[in-house]
Amino acid sequence: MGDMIHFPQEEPDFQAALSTSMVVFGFDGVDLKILLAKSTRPPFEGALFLPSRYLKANEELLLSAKKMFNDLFGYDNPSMVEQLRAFGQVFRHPGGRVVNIAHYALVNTDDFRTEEWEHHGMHWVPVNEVPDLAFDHNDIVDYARERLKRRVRRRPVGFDLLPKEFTLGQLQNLYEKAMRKTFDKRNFRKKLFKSKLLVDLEKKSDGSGYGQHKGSQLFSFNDEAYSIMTLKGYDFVF
Amino acid sequence: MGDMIHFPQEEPDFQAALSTSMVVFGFDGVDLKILLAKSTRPPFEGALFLPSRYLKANEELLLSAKKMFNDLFGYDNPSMVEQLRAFGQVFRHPGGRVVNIAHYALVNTDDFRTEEWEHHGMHWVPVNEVPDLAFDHNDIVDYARERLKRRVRRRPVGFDLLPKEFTLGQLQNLYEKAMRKTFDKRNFRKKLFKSKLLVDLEKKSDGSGYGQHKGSQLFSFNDEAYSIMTLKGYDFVF
DNA sequence: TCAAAAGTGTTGGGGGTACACCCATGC
DNA sequence: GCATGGGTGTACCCCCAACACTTTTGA
Repeated sequence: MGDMIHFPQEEPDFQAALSTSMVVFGFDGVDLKILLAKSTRPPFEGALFLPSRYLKANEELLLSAKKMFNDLFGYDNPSMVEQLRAFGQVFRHPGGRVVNIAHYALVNTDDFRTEEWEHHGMHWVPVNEVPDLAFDHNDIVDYARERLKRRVRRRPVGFDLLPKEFTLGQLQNLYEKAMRKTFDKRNFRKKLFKSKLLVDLEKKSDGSGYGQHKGSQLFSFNDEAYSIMTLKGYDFVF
Repeated sequence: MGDMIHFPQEEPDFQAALSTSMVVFGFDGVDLKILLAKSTRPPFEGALFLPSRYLKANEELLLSAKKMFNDLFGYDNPSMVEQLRAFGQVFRHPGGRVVNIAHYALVNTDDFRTEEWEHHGMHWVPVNEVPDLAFDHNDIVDYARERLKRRVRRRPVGFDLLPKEFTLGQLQNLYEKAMRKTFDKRNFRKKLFKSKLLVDLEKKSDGSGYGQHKGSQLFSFNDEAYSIMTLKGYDFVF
């Protein structure tokens, strides 16, 4: 009652801990997946959860998430790590209050340092097959999927997810998985071509890329158009 | 390096404090405003900032924000208090780390308990005239305005902001202020009428409501259509 | 030979956008 | 009478949505 107006004078309660979890969306050419960790030691052996860490009291929120991204993937991805929001309701740690500042990122699954992390139980799981996770991490995943859906609608997203050279089948497949609906092939192509986002590489896939049909046309993104549309946004209405 | 995969075993650092600030958008019939507090005592005398409070270690994030809303307005508004995100970069408290979980809310300015709060320096300021604020509160306001813009685009928002009976001029004015662009009067009306959101009250304003032109038609919202569109969303494309 | 994906055009309808004038009110 | 806002209809054009068949490849 009236507490808040004393804000600058009032004393904060320095007893909470901060953690950050990351929903890493990865595309392998066919499926949209997220990265999960599995605890391999007691007392939480077998528990699945999002890649997470506790923050030191002096760590920046976003920088900490980007550092975690770099640990996992070995490179920086300045644009595609974003905060989702704070989750503080469900997780109760016996030692006290923990608030989780969740983030998400988009990658191509090939970029994951599999060999370095797999013995820690890190692995990809298709977004439609995410099992029960520890803490409130299922809520975080759900929230991230909604955010991704909205993002796909307003900005191009393929650049970080697809291989450098991709087919229209892969692109449509990615959009359908992210937006959880199907599109008419002809209308999808028409819209993409009109957007000037795609560069026709004038060669055909040899079928070696996962999810690529041999003989289908290869494309890459027009960096300039992609940047502009990332900044200005657009409407991908279907 | 590899910290995050020990998450369940690792020890949290219980040294951070949590605060919550609220961007309260209010409409008075003409202007879209936000509520600011002014510190009236040293050592921060004169500093302007968002209504804020520190959280106790056992308080829920959203409930705490809703409680603050109730303190300010004297009623509960379950649907229109939402979390924005966590802000942790700028504010440095001498006592340690503080992370601010910001929220926003929509109200009609008439609902504000002015008499109870004005001697604490609480007052409305038009969104276009927000001065420099303490801490990183300007960042929070900017973020909230972007969120409001997106929300107006996808869901009806007038219900919480407008008086029970309002004119189309007021409604259009509100949408223009929130979305920071102007609309063609005839097209705006056509779109709203088509949406079935409006109920023609079949009476005209006597000009006593602030921002109401005498003689213009009064409307209210169709509760049912409003609820459905709040749940399902739509596209307000202009 | 069979299944799966690639590739390709047209049509109709709905809706976004642009645009101008008269009336009512208050000062 | 002058300024401000209220109220009203039409025409164009773009783009979304629906729709089917042939070809290539691999199993």
